[in-house]
Amino acid sequence: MSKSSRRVDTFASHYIFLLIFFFHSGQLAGMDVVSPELNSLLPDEIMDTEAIEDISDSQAHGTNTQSKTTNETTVPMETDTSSNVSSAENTLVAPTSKDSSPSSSSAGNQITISVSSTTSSLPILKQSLATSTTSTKTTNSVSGTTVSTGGLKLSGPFTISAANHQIILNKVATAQASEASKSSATCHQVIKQEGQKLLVTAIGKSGSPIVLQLPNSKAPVGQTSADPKIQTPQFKVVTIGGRPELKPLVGCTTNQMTALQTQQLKAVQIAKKTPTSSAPIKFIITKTVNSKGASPQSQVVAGKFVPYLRYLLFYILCIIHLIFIYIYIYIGRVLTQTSSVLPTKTITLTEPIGTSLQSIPGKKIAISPLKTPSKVTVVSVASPTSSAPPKTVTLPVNLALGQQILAVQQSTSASPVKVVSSQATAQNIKPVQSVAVGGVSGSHFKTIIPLATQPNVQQIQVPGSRFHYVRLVTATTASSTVQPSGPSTNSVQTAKPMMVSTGAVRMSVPIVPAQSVKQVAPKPLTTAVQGVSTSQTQQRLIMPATPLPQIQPNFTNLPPGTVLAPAPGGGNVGYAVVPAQYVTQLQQSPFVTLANNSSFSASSGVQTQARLPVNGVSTTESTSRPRKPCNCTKSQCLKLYCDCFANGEFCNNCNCNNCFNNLEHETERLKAIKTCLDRNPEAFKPKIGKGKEGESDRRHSKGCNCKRSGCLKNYCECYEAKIMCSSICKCIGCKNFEESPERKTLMHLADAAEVRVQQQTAAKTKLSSQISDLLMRTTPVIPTGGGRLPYTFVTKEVLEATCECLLERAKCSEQTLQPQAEAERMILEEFGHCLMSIINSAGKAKVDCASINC
DNA sequence: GAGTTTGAAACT
DNA sequence: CAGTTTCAAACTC
Repeated sequence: MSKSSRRVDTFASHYIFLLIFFFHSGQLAGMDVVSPELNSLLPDEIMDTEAIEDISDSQAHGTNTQSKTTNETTVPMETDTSSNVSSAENTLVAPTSKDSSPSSSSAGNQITISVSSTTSSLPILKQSLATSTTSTKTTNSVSGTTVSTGGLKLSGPFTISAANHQIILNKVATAQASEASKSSATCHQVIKQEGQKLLVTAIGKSGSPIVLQLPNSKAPVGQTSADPKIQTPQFKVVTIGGRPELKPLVGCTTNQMTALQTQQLKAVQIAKKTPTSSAPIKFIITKTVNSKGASPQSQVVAGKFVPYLRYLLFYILCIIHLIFIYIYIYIGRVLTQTSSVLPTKTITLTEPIGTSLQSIPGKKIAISPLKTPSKVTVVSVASPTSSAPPKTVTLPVNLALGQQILAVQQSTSASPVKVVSSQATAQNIKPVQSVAVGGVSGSHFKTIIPLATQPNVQQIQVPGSRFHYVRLVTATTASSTVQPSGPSTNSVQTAKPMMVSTGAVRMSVPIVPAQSVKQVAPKPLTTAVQGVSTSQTQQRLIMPATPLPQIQPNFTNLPPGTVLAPAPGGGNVGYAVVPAQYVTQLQQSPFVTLANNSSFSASSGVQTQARLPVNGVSTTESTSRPRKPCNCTKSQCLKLYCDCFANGEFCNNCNCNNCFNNLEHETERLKAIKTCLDRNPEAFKPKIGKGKEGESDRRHSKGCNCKRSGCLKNYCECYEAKIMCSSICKCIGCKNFEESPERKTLMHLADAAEVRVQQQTAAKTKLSSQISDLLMRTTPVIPTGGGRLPYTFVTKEVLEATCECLLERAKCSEQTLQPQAEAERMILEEFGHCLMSIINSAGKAKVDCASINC
C-alpha cells in the first residue's frame, strides 16, 4: 500500500476510532445511540429514502412483537473464540425466552450476526432499548431475545449459531422458526431468510465479517435461500474497515447478491484499523432498499436499527466530508503552488442522460474519497455524439499512487453510463478503479487528470506499463463544454503503436484513433494528440509527423522528455516530436500535447535547449550550454541549414526571419520534416556516433568534406565536434588527425585558453569571496542594530592602551611589593576594567551611530 | 557590424 | 553520383 493510502487509512482510522468509541460509550452508558432529536436532524440523503420509508412503515405497523420481548430476556453469551470458532460445524442455538424454537429457516425477521474469531473487534449493535452489557458466552447454539457479545447487543428473538469461524445470531420472528436453525446453522440457513435484510457486518480480527442481517419476513417460511428472485435489488453498504476491499460478508450473503445487485450497490467504505486488533477490521452495514418485499415484522426490526444506522451513516458521512475537505485543501494548496506555472483547466461535465448513477447532483462522482486525500484524479469523459453504446472501461490504476477519481461524465448517449466506482473501490484496494467512458467504444486510451500534481498534467494508462504522466495543453480559452472541435477533419487515424524507450523503461504507447482521443481529451482537439514523456530532460529530436515507417524506429532513440505533438492542420500528418521546453507554445496552441509534468515544470521557464546525447556522452554538458540562436533569413528555418531545425528544436529567441519553425507553422514544419526524412532518413539522427571497433568512440557519421580549412576550423564538423577526422572523411589537406602538429598546437592553444579562462574565473571568484570575507571580518554587522560588534573596537590602539594599563598595574604591584597572587589579581581586575571600557565605548559608538542614522 | 570564407545542405 | 547552388555559420577586418 502506498504512503498516501496508509495516510488515508490513518486519517480514516482516527475518525472511525472516535466513532466506535462513541458508540461504545453510548452503549455502556445505557443511552440511546441516537437521540430522537439527533435522529431527526440527520439529513435524509444520508440514508436511502426508500429504506427509511420502509422502516418507518414497519415501525408504524408495529406488528412485530419481538421488540417487546427483547427487553424481557437477556441471554448472556460469551464468545469462546478458541473453541467455537474452530468448530466449523457447531451450530449453537440458544433458547429464546419466549419463542421456543427459533429457526433460521423461517421467513420471519432474523438477525444474523457473524462474529469473527476474536471479540476484539466486536461491533456494538443496539437494536432496541436493551442496555444489558453482560458479556456473552457462546454455547453451541443460543437463542434469545437479547444478545450481548462483548460490546455487541442484540435484542429480540434470535438464534445464535457458530459455524465456520462465525457466530450467527439468527433473530427469530415467529415461533415457526425453529429446528431448522438448530439442525443447520450454517450460512446457508441464514441465507434462507428472504426479503429485505439489514446487514451490519464487521470483520473481526480474523477477517470474518460480523453480519447483522435483518431479513424481510415476506419471504415464505421454509423457502430456500438460493432463490435470487426475492433478493433485494439494492443495497446500501457502509463498510468500515482496515482493508479497503469489500470482502464477502458471509458466504451466504455473498451468494445472495447477484450481479445486478452488485451493480446497484452503493458502498461507502472507510478504512479502519482497530486499536485492539492487529488485523484490519471492517464494518459493513448493509441496508436493503427494496420496498417490494418488506414485511411488517422485519420492518419493525429494521426500524430499530434506524437510529443506529442513521447515526452511523451520519458520522460516516461526516467523515467523508472531512476527508473531502482535507482533499480539497490539499488540492487547493497544490494548485496554488502550481497555478503560477500552469493554468488551471476547467472541466465541465454533464450528467449522462438516463444514467443510473448515483443521484449526486454535482455531476461529479467521488469514488472512494476516503482512500487518498492527497490526490484526486478527475476523469473527464467528453463523449461525442456518436451513437455508440457507452462502454464501461476499467482503469487499472496504479494503486501506489493512491489517487482517486472524480469521474465526470459527459454523455449524450441515451444509453446509461455506469460508473463502477464505489463497487470496484470496495472490492479492490485500488483507489482508482474504473471510469465510465460514455460513448467511447473500442478505445484503450484512458486519461486521468491528477489534480494534485498539475492541473494540466494527465496520466495515460498504458497497458502493461505504469502511469505515465502526460499533460493536456489546452487552448487558452477553456471551453465550458467538452466538445471536440477543430478545423481538422482527419479524425480517423490508424492506430499505431509507438515504442518509447528511455533507459530501462520501455513504454508502448498505442496511438488511438483521433476520435477516441477526442473523447478523452477535454479540450478541443484538432487532431489526434499523443504525448509521451518519460523523463525530465528535454528533447531535441524532431520526429516526422507523417506515418513514415522509418520514423517509428526513431522513437526508440527518443531522448527523455520527448513530447509528441499533433499536426495542427491534419492532412496526412500524425505526430511530431516537439521540444518539451516549448510548453508555453503548446499551451497557447489549440493542440493537445502530452508531456511529462515534471518536464514541463522544469522546462517551462527555461529557454536553454538540450541536445541529444552524443554517442552516449552525457548531455549535461550540452544541456547546460544554451543553444545559439539561429540567424536564418531565407530557409524559413525549415531546412537543415538551420541548426534549430536540424536539432529538432523550435526556434526560440532566435534572430531568424520569416521563421516557420514553430507551432504556428506546424504544417509547413511537418512537411519540411517529411521532406528531409525522405531525402535522408537519418537526417535528424546525431551526426556524431560511435565509431568502429578499435577506432575512436566518437566520429562523424558521414565525415567532413573540408577543402580549405584543413579541418582545423569550426567549418569542419569534425573539428567542431572536437573529434578527429576519420577514414570516411573526404577532406582535403586534413590536419585534424592525431599526430598533426597543427592540430596539437591548436589544441594546446585552445586548452591553454580554456585553462586561462578557468583560472581567471576561479581567481575572480576567490578574490570576490576573499573581499567579501574581509569585509565581513572588518566590519561585522550587528544583525539587530546594524552597528559594529564590540570586538571590532579592539583596535591596535586599544590593545596597546590596554597592555599599557596592565603593565602599569603590574609595575604598581611590583613597586608596592605585593605578593604575586595579589599582583595577578590586580592585573586581572585592570584587564576587566579595560574590557568594560571597550564594551562601553562600543555601546556608545553604537548609540551615536544610530542617532546619526536617524 | 559588415564582409568574407567555408562547407553542409539542397538542388539539378 | 557528381556538379552546382543555396545557405548560414564561422571567420576576418
